[in-house]
This record gives sequence, structure tokens and C-alpha cells, in this order.
Amino acid sequence: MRLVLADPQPLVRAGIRRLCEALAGIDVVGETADGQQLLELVARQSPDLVLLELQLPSLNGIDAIQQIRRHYPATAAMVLSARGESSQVRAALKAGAVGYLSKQGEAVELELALRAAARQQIYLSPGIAHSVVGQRKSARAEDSVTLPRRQQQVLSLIARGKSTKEIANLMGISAKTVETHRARMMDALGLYGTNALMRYAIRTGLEGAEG
Amino acid sequence: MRLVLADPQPLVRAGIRRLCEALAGIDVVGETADGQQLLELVARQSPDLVLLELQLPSLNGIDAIQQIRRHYPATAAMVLSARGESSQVRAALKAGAVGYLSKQGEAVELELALRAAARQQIYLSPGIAHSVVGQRKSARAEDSVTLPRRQQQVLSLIARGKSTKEIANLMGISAKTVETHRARMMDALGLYGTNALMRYAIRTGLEGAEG
DNA sequence: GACGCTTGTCAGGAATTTGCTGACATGGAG
DNA sequence: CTCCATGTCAGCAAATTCCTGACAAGCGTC
Repeated sequence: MRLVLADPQPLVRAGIRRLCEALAGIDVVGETADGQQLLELVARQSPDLVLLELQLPSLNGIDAIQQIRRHYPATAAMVLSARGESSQVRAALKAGAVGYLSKQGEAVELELALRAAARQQIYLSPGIAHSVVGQRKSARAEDSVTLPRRQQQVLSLIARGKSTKEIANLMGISAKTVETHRARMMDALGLYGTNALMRYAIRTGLEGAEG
Repeated sequence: MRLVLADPQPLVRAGIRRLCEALAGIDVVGETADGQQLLELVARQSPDLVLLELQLPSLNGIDAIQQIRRHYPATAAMVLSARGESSQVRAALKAGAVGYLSKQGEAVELELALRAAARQQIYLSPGIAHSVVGQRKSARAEDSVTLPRRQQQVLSLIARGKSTKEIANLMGISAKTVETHRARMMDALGLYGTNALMRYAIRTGLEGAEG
């Protein structure tokens, strides 16, 4: 099985690569830190599987998965993520991921996951699986919502520390409208107060931030 | 050289372990996800070197380094961290770390760093080194400040998404005083506006949060 | 195609929060 | 002893948030 790795941290990536290469029948044919480069790599190498972190610079993991599914259907994509919010898991699977492996998981899971992928099966880390099985009691509203486009834009700007006014300018709309978006998001997410939303925004909306 | 690893993510830890074991003369004699367990491991194994992530559950990396230096002076500690804020770097070195390796660094750095440690030398990742060399022009105020006790408490509560009122209640002081603390922190950190502070608070004040 | 629902846009006005300017006590540095 | 950082608190003007509407466009359904 030919494999491509994508993770922003070179040392981590190198480590995972070693783990993969130690497995029989696994051939790592490429690695990258970057979402766009990942697509190019896939185009060149046509790997059987891509193992990718969701938080990638220049093109986030979810979008990368969609592109891969769309343009290179012979290549499967499996997530290898540090975090495991339900919304992320759902989004990844909806985008076409064939599995979701948590970095919190034990090392043996890596082999299980890759073997599963080779057999066209879906692998989910324990502690991740519940996200798709659904309805345990502690299901927070935050974890199962997809915000509309405009609201997501606002959220991402909030996460970058912009003020309402700045957001309004950047988006070319009235500050009042930004407030409405914020209010609707808080409503949808079950959050109370701007700080709670900001916290949520920063916890999630990182999307290749860094400025 | 006998080595112990500490990183909260098993998969990452396993990968780094492989990378270390592939190096001649390196013997990984233990690994853990937890700060307290790290100390016990060091006590049992008396390794020559500990390679640790700063963000560990139950006992953070900085404190762990101090304890190790104090109680097991034969064991050296080197940081292997995802982030590289100057304040963290300085704190780690002040605590007695013999090096600071960034996960953003290339895999070859691992060998350089371990070899350096074996020769009693200090290794710093490129892009980290400037933190100690100091004074290049883009030195942000944020990176070299230690806040007073009370202000740190406020900051950590901000990071947890508490409102000014809630913080005031929790700390048993007036909301006005909380605002003063906030204002002085913004001043000290060179930040403008509450959102900027909140962003900073969440970026840094994580300290085993999760709630 | 009319109806309902979501999304995107915007405002007015009340209620809160922030930012700014003082103020005062304490305790350590010089 | 004096200076300055720290911790505490208030008054008041300015800014922001929250709440209540409002209206148009798109979408799915019956």
C-alpha cells in the first residue's frame, strides 16, 4: 500500500513515517506540511491512502479531503488528528474520509487503521467513534452544528481577534449585521455571551491562522 | 545514552521513540504521557536525558524540569515542544533545561540535539535561539513579560471564558478591580482591546484547561 | 405557486461593559 | 526615606452588546 503523509510538524511527521514504514506492506511515498502541496503530491504519486492532520496551512484538512475525493477517487484519505471534536469528525467523514485516528490513541491503532483502510473498511479511534454513533447524554450543541458560510467567515475573524467594527469593514457590511451573525451563532451553538463565542471561535476556527 | 520520553500524545510519542531508537547509542528506557509519572520514571530509571513536551497533564513541563534538576541532578532535561514562545523558552532554560527542540524543526535536528546533550552542550532549534539571544527588532512585548500573581489569575480565568463579573465573584474582589488588572495587563503586553487580551489569554493560559 | 424556514442584511434604543482618570494602601528596591 | 510596582476601588463618558423588529432572497415542500 502506497501512502502519503501530511502533518505540519516535521518531527511528528518523521516519527509517524517511521511507525508506518515499520509495518509490512506499507510504503510511504511522500510527505508534506502543507495542504496545497498535499494535492500536488497526490496528483504525482497517486497513493492508495493519505494520512493527514486536519489543521494544515494553506488548505485545511476537510477541504483537502473533498478535493482528493473529487479529483483522485482512487486515493483514500484518513484523518490523523490531535483533537477529536464531534463536529470535526462528522465533517471529515462527510467530506469522504475513510477513518479518523486520534493522536491520543495508542500506537498499535496505527496498524489497525491502515489494515482496515487496505480492506476498504472504516477505522475510528475509540473515543472518537461516539461522535458518529451519536446521542449520548452530554451531547453539547456546539458539537453538531454546521454554520452558514457568512457566519463562518465572521467566526474565523473573531478567532483572529478582530473587533466587530474591523470585521464589518473587512466584510464590507454593517457592524449591525455582524452583530446579528454573532447573535445567531450564539443561538445555534447554545453559547451565552460574546466571550463564550470568542472562546469557541479560538478553540475551533484556527484554520491555518498564525499572524 | 539512556533516554526517557514524555509527551501527552501516544502516537506522537511512539513516533519520536522510533526516531530516537534509530540513532546509534541511544536507548529509550521509558516513556509517559504524564508529568508526575515522569518523575517516578526518572527516579526508577535514572536516565541520562529526559526529552519532554512542556504541556503535560498533572505537572507541567517547566515544573517537571525544576524537580528533576533538583532531585536527580544526574539527569538532564531537554524540551521538545510544539510551540516556541520566547517566554516558554526562557522559562525552560531558567528551570534548567539543556536544550529546546521545536516540533517545527526538521527530523535531523533530533540527532543533533541528542548528540549535543551527550557532549554536555546546549541545543536550541533554529527559530528558537533568538529567544535567548534577544533584541531583534520584532521583539513583541508579549514575549518577555512575567505578570504579577493576581494578574495571572485574572488572565487564566479570562482564558477559561469567564466574564468580568464572574471573575470578580470567583476572586472575591470588585469588578472594577478586575478591569484594572485587565487594563494593566494590556498595557504590559502591548495589546489593545479586550479581544486581543482574550486571544492572548487563550493562546497562552491553557495550563491544563479543558472544561 | 403559495407557504414556511433559513440566511443575509440592517436599525433603534435600552442595558452593560470598557476605557480613562484618579485615588489610596502596601511592600519591596534603591 | 522615597519611588515604584502592585492591589484595591470609583465616577463618568464612550463604546459595545443585547433585544426586538424588519425586509428581501433562496430553498424545499405540498
